[in-house]
Amino acid sequence: MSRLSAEAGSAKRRHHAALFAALGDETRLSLIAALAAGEPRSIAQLTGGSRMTRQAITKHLRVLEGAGIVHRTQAGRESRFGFDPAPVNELQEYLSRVSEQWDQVLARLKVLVES
Amino acid sequence: MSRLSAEAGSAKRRHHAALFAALGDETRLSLIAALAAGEPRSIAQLTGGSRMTRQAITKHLRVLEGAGIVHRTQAGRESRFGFDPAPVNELQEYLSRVSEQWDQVLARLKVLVES
DNA sequence: CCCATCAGCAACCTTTTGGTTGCAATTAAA
DNA sequence: TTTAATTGCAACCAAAAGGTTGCTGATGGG
Repeated sequence: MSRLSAEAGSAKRRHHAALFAALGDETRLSLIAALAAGEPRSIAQLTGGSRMTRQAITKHLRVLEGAGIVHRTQAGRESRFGFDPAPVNELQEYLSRVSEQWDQVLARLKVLVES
Repeated sequence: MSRLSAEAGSAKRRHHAALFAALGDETRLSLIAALAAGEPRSIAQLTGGSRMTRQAITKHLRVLEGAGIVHRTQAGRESRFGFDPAPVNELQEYLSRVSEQWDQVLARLKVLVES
């Protein structure tokens, strides 16, 4: 592999790691669940029903926004957050590639054992 | 939803968050890539080719082991780590459920617009 | 037996993360 | 025009994460 494509691979891995990290928090997963289940919601709405502060929720939303999992739209005095499925699909494909890679390893192993 | 199943849902979400967090590191993703591509490897082998210390790699491997993504087997003086696909598949299913949920939202939205 | 290799443990350090409180600004509503 | 609601920003804090160094203990090969 050339140096350039190695670096590209590294950048992609860094990107995926960042996306996974964004999903690596219980509160953020619940926010995603709330937003993926319907229309955009304001920060106040998303804070309701949580024991956490509005600012804590805001920070989590910013993390999700930074990962591209969520986008904000200003509506008057409130900012509404909506779900964005692209990164989730990307990670899903990534995980399925890892699984496939592993399946191939098992298949090769099986051939070796049978021969 | 009953209190019990709500707690079960929360426990599941905590579990998924922990799994995602385990994947939320570039070094660990590269370790996974290495282990999912072949047979179990020792810590020394996995450290080779990295700029990091053996102990750093060891810590990462422990995190992956704690998440069940990797298992260790002692072989003489060296401990070998092997890939375990179950958690990866679990996360893949989780992400696909989120996607499906979103698709249904879009479908409902489409019906509303067309009517 | 002696030595090199592989690894575990503990202490320590720095940066990041998750969360809070307090205050100011803007917008909507009465 | 007051007043209440929604948010942003900054400072601050404790805990966790990522990494290093130093030392010790096994284990395998010559």
